Amino acid sequence: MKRAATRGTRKGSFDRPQHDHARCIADALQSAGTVCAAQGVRLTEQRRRVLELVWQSHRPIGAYEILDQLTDGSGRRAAPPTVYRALDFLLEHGLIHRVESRNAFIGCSHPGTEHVVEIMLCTDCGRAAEIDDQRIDRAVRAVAAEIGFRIERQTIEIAGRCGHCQARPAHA
Amino acid sequence: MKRAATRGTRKGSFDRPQHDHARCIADALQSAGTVCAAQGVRLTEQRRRVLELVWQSHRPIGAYEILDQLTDGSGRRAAPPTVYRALDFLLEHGLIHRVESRNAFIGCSHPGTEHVVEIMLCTDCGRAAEIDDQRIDRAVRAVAAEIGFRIERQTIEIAGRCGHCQARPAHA
DNA sequence: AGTGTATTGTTATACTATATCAAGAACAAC
DNA sequence: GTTGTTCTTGATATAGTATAACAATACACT
Ligand SMILES: [Zn+2]
Ligand SMILES: [Zn+2]
Ligand SMILES: [Zn+2]
Ligand SMILES: [Zn+2]
Repeated sequence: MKRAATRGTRKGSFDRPQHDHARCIADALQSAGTVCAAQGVRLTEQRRRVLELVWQSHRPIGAYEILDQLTDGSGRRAAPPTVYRALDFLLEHGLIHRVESRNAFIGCSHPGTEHVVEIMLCTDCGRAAEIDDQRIDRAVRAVAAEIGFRIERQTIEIAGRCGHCQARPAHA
Repeated sequence: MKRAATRGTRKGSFDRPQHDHARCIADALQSAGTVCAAQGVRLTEQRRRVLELVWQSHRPIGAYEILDQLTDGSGRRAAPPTVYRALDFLLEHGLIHRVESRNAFIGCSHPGTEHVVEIMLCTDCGRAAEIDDQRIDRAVRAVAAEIGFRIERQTIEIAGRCGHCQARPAHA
C-alpha cells in the first residue's frame, strides 16, 4: 500500500487555487478505502462522510465545523462524540492529521505511508500543505541524537504566506 | 540585552533533575525585569506572579493550573481573563512560549533575544526544553524557499523521552 | 488635582473535548 | 437464522480552554 501516495495533484506543496479539487477528494476517499481494507478496519459511512468534509477544502477544519455539516438525513445535527470518534479513527489510521496550532484537522496527503507530518499554513488563503521533504526530519533527528532524546512524535507547523498569495495583494 | 540569555543552568537541553531550580526562577524574573525595562513596558506584580508560576517547574503549565494558584491574598481565586491577559503580555514580550500540542505554557529560556522556538517535550518526566540550534531552522527555511513560502512563525514541538528518563525504568 | 491611558475586576459566554451509559449494527459460530 | 460477541453509534452531561464586554481602579503626566 504505497502506490496511492503520490496520485492526483498532491505534490508536497500548495496546489494552484484552480486545481481540480474534486479529484483530491475522490483520491482521498479511494485511498482511505484501500488503507482501511489493508488494515482490516471498517470505513463506515459516518467515517467516510467526516473524511469527505475534512477534504472539502485544503483549509484545516475544526471539529465543530464538521459537526455543523454532519446532519443525519432528517436535518438533525450530530452530537460532538460522533464527530470526535470519527476523527480519532481517521487520526489513528493516518487518514487525517491534527493541526495543533489551530485545533483543527486536515486530510493526509500521503495516507498509507509512514511519514513525519510537516505542515505549512498560509495565513492569507488559510490553506495547508503537507511537506514531503526529509531535510527537516533529518535536522530534528540530528539534534535529538546529540542530546540523547528519543523522538516519539513531531509537531511541525510553519505559518506564513504561500507562493500563490504572495503573487497577489494581501487578502485579495 | 543579549547577555541574560545563557545564564544559570539553561543550556538548550534538559537540565539534571537535581539542578538548582531556584536559580532558574531567579534568573527568569531578573531577565524579565530587564526585558520589560528595555521595551518600556510594565512588569506588574500580577504579571510577575504569573511568570513565576510558569517557571515553578520546567513542565508546561496550563492557564487554569496557574489560575488555581493565583489567589489574591485573601484566598480569592482570580478569573480567567486575569491570567490570560498576563499570559498574552508575557507571550508578546517573549518571556514565555505557548506549547500548542499541550495547550500550555513554558518560560522562555533565552528572553530578550530573537530566536525560533523549538521545544522538546519528555513524555516520561513531563519536562520541556527549548532547543538552541540553527540546523532545524535552516532546514525549514531551505524547504520554504524552494516552494516560495514566506515564513512568519514556526511551531516545532518534539515529543519523546529525555536522556535522564531513558537512564531509568519508565515512570520511575 | 485633572486628564488620558493602561491595567485589573467581574460576569457572561464561546469554543474545544471527553466521560458515561444505552441502543443498534455487523460479524462469527453454531 | 439464531445466538453471543464485538464494534459502532446515539444521547446526555460535563470537563477543559479561551474570549467578549464593560466597569472600576491604578498609573503617568501635566
Ligand atoms: Zn485540492
Ligand atoms: Zn500525512
Ligand atoms: Zn530549572
Ligand atoms: Zn524562547
